[in-house]
Amino acid sequence: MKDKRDNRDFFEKVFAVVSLIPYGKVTSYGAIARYLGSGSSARTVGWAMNMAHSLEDAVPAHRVVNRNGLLTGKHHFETPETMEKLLASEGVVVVNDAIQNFQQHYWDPNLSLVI
DNA sequence: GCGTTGACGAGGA
DNA sequence: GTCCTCGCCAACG
Repeated sequence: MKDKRDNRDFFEKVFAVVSLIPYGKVTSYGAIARYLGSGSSARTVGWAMNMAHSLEDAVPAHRVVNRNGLLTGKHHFETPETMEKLLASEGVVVVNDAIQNFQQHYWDPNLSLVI
């Protein structure tokens, strides 16, 4: 059913899911990977975000953090404070690069979306 | 074509 | 609870 192009689908899906993250919500790389059916390929999700810089699509990567709620990828933004600033703008409290009440802002595509 | 790296996660000790 | 190891997929040298 699916050809080798399936691999590329993974990338496109990542951007799609990230773009679907509601305002003021965050999710984890693993959650996205799991939603795509890869589960353990969380690293590839991060890699996709890296490629997102090359794309002109507005990918709210600042809403994607690791499972610890740490802004691990903030350094990949224009400035390290961009990510924190954007999250703060959306009502997400970030202290020491860590999201406070992470679970409260956590948004799981598997629970909110339907495949 | 091979080896290493990378914005991660889960499991085992 | 922490620390270490493996897996996963794509890009880069």
